[in-house]
Amino acid sequence: MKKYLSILKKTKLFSGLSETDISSMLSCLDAKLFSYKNGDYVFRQGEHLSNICVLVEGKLLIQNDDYWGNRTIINNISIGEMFGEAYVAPESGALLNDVVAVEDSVVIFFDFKKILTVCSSACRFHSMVVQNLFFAISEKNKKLVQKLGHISKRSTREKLMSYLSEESKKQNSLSFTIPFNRQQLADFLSVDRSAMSNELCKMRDEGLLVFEKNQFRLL
Amino acid sequence: MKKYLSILKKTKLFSGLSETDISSMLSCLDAKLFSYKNGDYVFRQGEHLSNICVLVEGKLLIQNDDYWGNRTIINNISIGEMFGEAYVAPESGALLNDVVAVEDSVVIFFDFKKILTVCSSACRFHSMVVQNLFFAISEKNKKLVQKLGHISKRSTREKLMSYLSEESKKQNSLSFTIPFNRQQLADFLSVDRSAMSNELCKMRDEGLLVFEKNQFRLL
DNA sequence: CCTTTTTTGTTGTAAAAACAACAGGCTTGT
DNA sequence: ACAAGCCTGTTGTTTTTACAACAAAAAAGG
Repeated sequence: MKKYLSILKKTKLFSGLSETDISSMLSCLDAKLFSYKNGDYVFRQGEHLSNICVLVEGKLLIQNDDYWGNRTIINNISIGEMFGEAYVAPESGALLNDVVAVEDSVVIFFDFKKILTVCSSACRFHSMVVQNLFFAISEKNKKLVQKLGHISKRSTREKLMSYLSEESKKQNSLSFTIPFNRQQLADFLSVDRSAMSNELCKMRDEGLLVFEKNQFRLL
Repeated sequence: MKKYLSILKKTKLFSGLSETDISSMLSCLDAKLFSYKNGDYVFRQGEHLSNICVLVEGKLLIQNDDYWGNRTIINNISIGEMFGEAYVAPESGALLNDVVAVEDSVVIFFDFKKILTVCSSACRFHSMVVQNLFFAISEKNKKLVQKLGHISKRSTREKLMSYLSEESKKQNSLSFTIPFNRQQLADFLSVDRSAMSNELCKMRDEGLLVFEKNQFRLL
């Protein structure tokens, strides 16, 4: 476990804590380490989770197979990322996706009850972890709501307007840089790249905005 | 504040606690009550939040105006619902939406720091609230991810397959009831009702499934 | 029981998006 | 400097969706 302290230190969960702090908390949080070979399932659809997990080595895929056999990649988890936190609530039911290792991987499990219930020995940094966890999940929440706001628009143009407006608000300026290239933006908005590129140029020609590469300005 | 104890008791935040328990915690959580007239803004775009809010009377709308003036209803908040919890993280930045009262409304604000930091006087039920808060937000998170999974599919048919598969998994049976009528389902999946209805019937004719009203069976 | 309203399915048309294929420009690495 | 590989824009075609309008069935209300 010691081996991965430097990685844990960089995670959102332990943000602001030193390696020594983290080390002293591991037992208090009932941390357990599991290894997986490339191709192994970390979790299977139908399982019930009661752990918050952090990937410290390798790479995972969260994927979903529907009844007719269509497979979708929901997300890929890189080193330092947390997962499973959305499934620990008792009413949350069984996991609906599979989590698969696509490289030899190592995951650390934390008992979420232990995290939430500040221990009687009152380890100093425990409440910090609670806050970190809360911030992380609430941040995720915010991002999801925003993305949903864009994607649920009917037309490509509306999706673009929604996204670009928001980016402009976030950066508090009509000129702003987006963190995507065209293909990534199209994927994010769930549209075809070329169609989106086309629409973007139409919007430019209509005088709604100007752009150059990933630098945009609303007019 | 007393007046609203019966409502607070039914919220997710205070689930499992009695009115007396809640009453004894209110000061510890630094609860504050605010009233709004129909049309008043509870929050405006650009503000920074540090409270978790619960609506105890009236009705609110979370709405978003983009740069070009298009207004979107993001959500409507009914009595007993919690909001604002996605914006309390320090890095979360300014609120990007407006929250408006569409009836005369009353909102109770809780200091999120007070919630997360279990008080030294160690009120017995505090850690229960922390857990409730965490469950509520993680549940929201889960729902958002799932919805996003459906909506981000390109075609109406794929959206339907994704949604129906999941509902089947959730209810652990190929026969299941959905909690929507056609219009609601179309809104949820962000497609046109008649087009969706059409697609649904095509799928039935192709032998993928059968349905009657909101009862479905996958084949 | 009858009327009214709501929900659902159906059809045709117009609009939009996906898709495919390609060209020019910009990067990167040798 | 050159070649190879990406990224972006552009165009034409095909497929899909939205939209509008309507009919039938079901539900609600008196």
